[in-house]
Amino acid sequence: MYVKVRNALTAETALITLSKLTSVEDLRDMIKAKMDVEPSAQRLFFQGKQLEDKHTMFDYNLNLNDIIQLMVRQPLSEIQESNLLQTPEEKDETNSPDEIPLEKEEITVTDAESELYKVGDLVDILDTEDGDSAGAWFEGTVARVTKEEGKGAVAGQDGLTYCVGYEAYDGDDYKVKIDHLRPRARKFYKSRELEVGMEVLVNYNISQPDRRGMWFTATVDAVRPLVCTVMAGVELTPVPDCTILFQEEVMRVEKAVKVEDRTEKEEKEMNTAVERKHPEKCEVCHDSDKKKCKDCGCRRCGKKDEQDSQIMCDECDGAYHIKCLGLKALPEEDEWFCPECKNEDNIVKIGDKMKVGKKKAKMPSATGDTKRDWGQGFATVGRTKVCKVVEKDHFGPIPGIEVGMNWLFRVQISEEGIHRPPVAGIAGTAKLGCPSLVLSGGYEDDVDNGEEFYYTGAGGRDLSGNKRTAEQSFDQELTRSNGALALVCACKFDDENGGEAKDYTKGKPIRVVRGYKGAKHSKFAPEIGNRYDGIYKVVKYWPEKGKSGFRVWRYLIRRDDPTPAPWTKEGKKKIEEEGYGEVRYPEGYHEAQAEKEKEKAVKEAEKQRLREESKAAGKENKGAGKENKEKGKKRKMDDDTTVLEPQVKKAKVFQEEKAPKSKFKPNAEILQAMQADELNCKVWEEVKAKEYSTKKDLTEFVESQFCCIICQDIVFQPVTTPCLHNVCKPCLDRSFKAEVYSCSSCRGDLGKDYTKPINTHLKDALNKIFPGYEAGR
DNA sequence: CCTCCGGAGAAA
DNA sequence: TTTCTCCGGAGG
Repeated sequence: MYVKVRNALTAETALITLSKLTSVEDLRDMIKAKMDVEPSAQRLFFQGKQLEDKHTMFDYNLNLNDIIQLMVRQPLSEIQESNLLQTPEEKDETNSPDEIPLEKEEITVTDAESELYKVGDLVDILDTEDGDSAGAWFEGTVARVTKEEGKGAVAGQDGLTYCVGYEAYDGDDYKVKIDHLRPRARKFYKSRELEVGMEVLVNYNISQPDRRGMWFTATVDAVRPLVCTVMAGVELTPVPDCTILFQEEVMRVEKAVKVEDRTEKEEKEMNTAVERKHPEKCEVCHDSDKKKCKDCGCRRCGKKDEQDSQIMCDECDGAYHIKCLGLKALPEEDEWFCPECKNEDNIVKIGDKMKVGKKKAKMPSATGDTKRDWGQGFATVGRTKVCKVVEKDHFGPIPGIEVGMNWLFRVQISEEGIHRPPVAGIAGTAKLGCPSLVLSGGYEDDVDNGEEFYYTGAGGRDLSGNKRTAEQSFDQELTRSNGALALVCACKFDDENGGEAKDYTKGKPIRVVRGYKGAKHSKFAPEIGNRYDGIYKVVKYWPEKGKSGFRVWRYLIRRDDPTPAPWTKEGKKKIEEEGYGEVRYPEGYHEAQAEKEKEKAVKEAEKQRLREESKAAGKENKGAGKENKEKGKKRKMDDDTTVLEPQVKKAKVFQEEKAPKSKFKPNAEILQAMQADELNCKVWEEVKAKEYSTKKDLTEFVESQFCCIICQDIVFQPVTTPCLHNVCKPCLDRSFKAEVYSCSSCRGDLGKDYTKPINTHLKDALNKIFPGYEAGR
């Protein structure tokens, strides 16, 4: 399988092919090779956990397509230079062996005066500690201005040290040099005031750009939408292409004014605090001081008072009042673990997800059998998403899935909810019936005539040895999936003789998928991938001696779908016009293939080099013979690949030919619906102005334009605010419930009594554009 | 050609 | 909860 590693700072990503048994150490080496970051400088995070050596991907539940965040640790020398926020005592605490030996620091501190700042001034302080907030500006207040002399003294260009109360750290004082200080930002720009090239202060989240983050200096590259180059990281590296979510919360960067030059008005302005938003520390209580919260307050009573008598668990960071634990005094041990994290044997070291389930205990990594490996590619990967449009025993078409759509892999069909079993041909049970099936040409008794086909039941095969398929070797039964198919036929269930429907259209609808493997015997199967062909129904079913000589259950299944079939003239025309036909690849597939090709090429080059080396070493006769053999082998391998990957190769040709030709234009109905939504006319104009090659391109763009800022999904029951932003009504309701009466996009006040009218025109338009838009909720 | 197994979901 | 089934997909 492969995972993505993303450098949280530079946004650079690399695909890394590994298995679930790959160790964190090996992963670090791979990252070194791909991204050139020393293993010792790598800090790797996945789902909020730091990946630690001596564990495997399996331990952290890593799966295909998962993204690992990479943070780069600064080399020690650089840290020492830029690490100005730490007090000397703290430095001692964080000492690692190769840091400066503990010399007694002899500093004489005297009060001093600065031209630019005086005690009590509101300032912003640049955080240069390694981490997510590196490069961010935090609010603080100048507490003291000093001159330090002696070993270990901190002094900036002006020779002074500023002790600053740092609001993010409960007002504790930190020593700061003058170039890490700025007068406190106090003005929010109106959006029309923003211009390309301006230096501003923006709220941005480096590792999760779709969420609220810290405040960084940035240069405006584009307005509407606002895109900036954000200066982040310990070295203030410019990070380009940052789309700023909170466009109405852009602040002016203030210049320092000499204390003596300040007017009274200026002085007052400067030192009137303007509040700006930071990420919520607690998603449960939204940082409310009043509410009891067991997530950020005491785990037992939920109160946030008496912080001094709270202790924190060294594993989960949960806080507990000493009295709530029934203790009289602080525990004496250095490490303390709360009752939830502690168990009889040991402490759970990495987090609760590490608790090994019974199933996992049997898995190879847990049993110590490191020879075996699982992730072996797409045959064996799990779903990365589950269809939420319909429930799993839904019968009939799936909203949003059009006849003629085609996916390369079975697992994708499963993800879309069309046909859930990853391998089996028949879905469903003898109790509920069969909602879908796949024609893959895996049974010799199948006959495909397009509009109707003869299908064979499952079973009658010896699958021992963990096989997925085999020769027929005993009689099939009309149970399980075979029963499921019999059940959806509009006739009596008879597991002796079968049955026939008087009117087959009365039977339950079966979604039918044709796979490329069927193309060997059927001209109705697609050349590549797996294509959704619409609704079919069972006409009759009966037992019969199959070609193998064993009894098989056979089914005559006939199409009953108003949409023309993909192989008909009209069907082809529709698919071509609406752009459904292109094969859909799993996310990241092409990148992964390219990676593999690269690796192959590297190996091949290595082989070549070895060959030449051995040649050069002499023994020309033998060498030549060997080479001939190699050549023969290689040719054969080439042949093999064409046999093994015909669908992929053809897919490439298909794409190259079709992609530039076809253009997708929204139909009149959709255009009319867009027109009707006058409130959003600007957005719709933009939608209409763009060019699309397929309908999917259009839907993707529309989705991005009507994304709810709160839930990050396409707006549901959309409300278009007076400030022309779109949010889901349920999301806005929640916001109002939390007594936030402003627009979530621009923070403009909506008023407590805002009625939140649903924009039915927008709803209509989205319904027309996304067939499953409302049905899916 | 061969082997080798994950994963989903139902059945046991 | 565990076991069994199953018209996949890769690597060799």
